[in-house]
Amino acid sequence: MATLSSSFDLLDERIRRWIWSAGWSELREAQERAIPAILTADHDVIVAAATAAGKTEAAMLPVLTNLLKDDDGLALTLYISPLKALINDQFGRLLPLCETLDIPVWPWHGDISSSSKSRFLKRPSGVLLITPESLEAILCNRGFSAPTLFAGLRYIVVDELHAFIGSERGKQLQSLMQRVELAAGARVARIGLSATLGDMRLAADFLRPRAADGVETIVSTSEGGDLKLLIKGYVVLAPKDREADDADEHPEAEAVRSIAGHMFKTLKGSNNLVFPNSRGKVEQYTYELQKLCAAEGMPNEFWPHHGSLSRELREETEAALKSKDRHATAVCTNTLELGIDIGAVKCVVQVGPPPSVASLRQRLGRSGRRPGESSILRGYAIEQEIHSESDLSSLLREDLFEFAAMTSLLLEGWVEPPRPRGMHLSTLVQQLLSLIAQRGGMMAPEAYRILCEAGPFDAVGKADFVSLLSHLGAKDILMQDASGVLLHGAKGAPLVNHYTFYAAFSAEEEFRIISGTRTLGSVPVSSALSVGDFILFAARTWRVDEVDEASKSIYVTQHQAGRPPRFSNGAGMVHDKVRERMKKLYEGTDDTGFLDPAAVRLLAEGRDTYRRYDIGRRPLLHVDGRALILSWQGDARNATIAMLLRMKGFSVGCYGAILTIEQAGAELAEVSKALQAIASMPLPPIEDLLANALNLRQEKWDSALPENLLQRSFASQKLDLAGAHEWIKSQWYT
DNA sequence: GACCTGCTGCGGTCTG
Repeated sequence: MATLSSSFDLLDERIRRWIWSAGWSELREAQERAIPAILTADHDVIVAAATAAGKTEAAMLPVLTNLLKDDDGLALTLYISPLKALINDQFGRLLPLCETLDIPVWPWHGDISSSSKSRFLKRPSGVLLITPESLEAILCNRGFSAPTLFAGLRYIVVDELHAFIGSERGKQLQSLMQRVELAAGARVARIGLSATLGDMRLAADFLRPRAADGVETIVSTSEGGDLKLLIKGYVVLAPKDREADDADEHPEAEAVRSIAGHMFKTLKGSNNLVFPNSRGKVEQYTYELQKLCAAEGMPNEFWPHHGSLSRELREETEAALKSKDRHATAVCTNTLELGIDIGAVKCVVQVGPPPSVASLRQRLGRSGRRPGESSILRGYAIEQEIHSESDLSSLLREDLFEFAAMTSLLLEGWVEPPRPRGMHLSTLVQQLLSLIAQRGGMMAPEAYRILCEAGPFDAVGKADFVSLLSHLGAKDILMQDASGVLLHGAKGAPLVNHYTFYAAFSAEEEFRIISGTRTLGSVPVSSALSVGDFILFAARTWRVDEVDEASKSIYVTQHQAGRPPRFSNGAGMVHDKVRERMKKLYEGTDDTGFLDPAAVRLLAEGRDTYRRYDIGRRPLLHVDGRALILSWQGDARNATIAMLLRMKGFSVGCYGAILTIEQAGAELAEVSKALQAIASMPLPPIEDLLANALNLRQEKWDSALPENLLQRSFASQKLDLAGAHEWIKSQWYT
């Protein structure tokens, strides 16, 4: 094996033999560099590559080599994954190798039998593949044995690190790593497997807060083949222009049909992924594409995949993608964005602008993964036919510009950096309750030290922590015994002792949709279906026959028509840099090189509107009797500008790039005066800014927070006060 | 007009 390198020689002899028998001719570049870095287990490492290829092996081959050096066979590695499906995948891949090495591998999540779990607990060694929620449960319920369980811990490997950063689950994960290390009584090497992010320093700071300098970052430079890219422009009739002659037909049905027709021609006979950005659209496109297959008398090639479909139906789609003897295209939401293995995909289709550049990049990484193949992205930019009542957003062709801006940033290699600061008080409440369960009680100063001073909640000061504790005490969630030990209160104990406690994020209650004996999936309670409704679900149309409130079940039978149910849920936020790039595109003259002729026409129309309204020079303008603000700042800043104006008595709507002053006839002079006043005053305190704001309680334990901490936690995660103020000053400071 | 993810322990009964 002459081509194998010095890194190869560092691996255990049994692993080298396994690699040899698997027929690998060489190690990939990321593996070469990761092996010596990880082998010593004396520092943290991030392995970053755009595609999943070889990342797991890059981490696990040196990890296993290290475990084999252990004489008493008690060494342990934690592998933490965001998805159960990924754990099952990895288990299947690791098992054959680990069996030859006599290293036990333990999958551990909600679907794993308790007998397998108790076998691990008897002899906690080898590789434990686990979700953050299951790890939370272990610490919470087996706190006293945690030091024994983790005594042999050598590594904590976090897969899909980027998927955790910035979210409630990410904060929880950071806290869990800290608590596991404390239980083990030693600093443990943390290994992060990540997509390449623009600023890897932020990922390093996430993996080891306050000591990012010690994290070695290995970014794969061999990013594979080239990228083929085309965005097609599509002009469709505005829904209001259509004859409303078919009550069962969903709005935009015609647009979906015409785009589905084009997709069908370009995608049939190959494997592809289509991302239309919402579950409702997944249903519509899959339905139309399946009808086209049937009309041609060919077997179906189009399958739906989203989070509300039952596990069984999603697995059917995954099996179709993996199958070697037929072609399959999945129409999906970001359920197929993360790393479960779905085989080779020829082309990725993005319908409408993606939620973020990072997401577009991740989606694109799903195609062209075979050597010599290029990644192919086909985009559809959909705009409405202009009519007398078209709004400014349509006239500006806003979606096309957003799509083009994100694409051009992608081509430059830029992706949104994660938003790492933020108080995350909801998750702090969970971690505090869980830590108390783990230790059977806890003194307040120690809890503060573990979670905030030495832990991940370092944006929370001592005074805030104390006021949080006293509020939790007043709400009977916490209590203090005579010696000052913190314990669960009358309201806190049942919270912690329920299985829903372990997840850091909240989820809406749902109804199951059942046809005969088969569960098709679920819809949120808020979407309230009633008997006689016609729905489109799992790419078929149904009539609702019965709604059983008690068992939260909706019974359906096949019907000829229907429209998708409403799945309300928030989406991501557009970054400042994307809006900045949109502005640049409006002011530019070139065709970008990735737009088809129809899209180039839309580009020209948007630029024409931009010039006609003189938007480049005037961020504040009057259109059809309404005052509008176009700041070209991201959603966090726009939301903050809106809040600041609301303080001055305006009611402001925030849709995409455009802020709308809702008061009909509001004079520009009035708005301008208010903005001038904001520019010349210091930033108002958050309690004033959010005094009248509703719906701030969005995260799981927000209801346990006192008002002022809730407001500050919300602002730290969702607003950009300094940035918004800077922008207003740059325009209105005199 | 709008994504995704996850979940214990215990006591009961039945089967090999």
